[in-house]
Amino acid sequence: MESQLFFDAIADPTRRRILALLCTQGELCVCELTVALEQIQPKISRHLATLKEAGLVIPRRAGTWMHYRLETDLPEWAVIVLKALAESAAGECAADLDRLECMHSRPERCAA
Amino acid sequence: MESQLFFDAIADPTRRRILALLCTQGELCVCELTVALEQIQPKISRHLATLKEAGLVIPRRAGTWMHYRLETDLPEWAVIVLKALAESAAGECAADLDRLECMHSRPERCAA
DNA sequence: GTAATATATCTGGATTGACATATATAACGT
DNA sequence: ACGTTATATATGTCAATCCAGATATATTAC
Repeated sequence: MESQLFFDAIADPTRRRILALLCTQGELCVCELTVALEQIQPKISRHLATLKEAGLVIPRRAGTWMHYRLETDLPEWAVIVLKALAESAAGECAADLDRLECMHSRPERCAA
Repeated sequence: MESQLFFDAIADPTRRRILALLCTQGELCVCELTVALEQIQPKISRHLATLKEAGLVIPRRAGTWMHYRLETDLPEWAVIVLKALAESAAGECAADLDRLECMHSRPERCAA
């Protein structure tokens, strides 16, 4: 866990919104995140790649869909920061959560 | 407290080293930080200005010297992140602390 | 072939570091 | 008191670099 990669990763607001959603929702696919954040798919995808390289999210392929969830094997300080981050973003991300929950035809989330 | 300013501020490694030192040392002047981090004075001064604009440090003039200390009136999540940050940087900042403690003719730290 | 996702490339803006310079305070001599 | 000098700090500028966003294109699975 390179702490520089970690802090670079959380410096971007889009990535913080993604992390905050993953903190509460457990696992989400790219198309869900594009709806929740109202951002175009390549943008979401590239930020997810950044988060993956930083070791903050784990991808899981399920057919056509790529699901991402938080990495759980993190240093304690990183877990603390992620929790605090999600808390700090709670207000701003309420709308993201709304859009996610209103989304139609969300992919099945069959556990791996 | 703009959370974006906060996360931008802690994205830079030099600023994290400054914050980590301030967390444990309480209050330091610019010249002490230049010795501890082995960085030229304008660089330190600029990063301190960034931290001040982000609301993370408080300046105090004492004669010729400018002392900086952590802002204490911060949202709870920010305090948590700063503590975790200092912990994550403890290893990398050990040398900084050594240089600080070996520094000769450090300015008096008479409380305001 | 089609849908979902990833990546490549380009561009503009922001950030950094280095250097030079400006400002503020203190100490000293006259 | 005034000017000079030294020390500490701040800031302006410039070049180089990095990063985000957008569009287009490639890959993967069905």
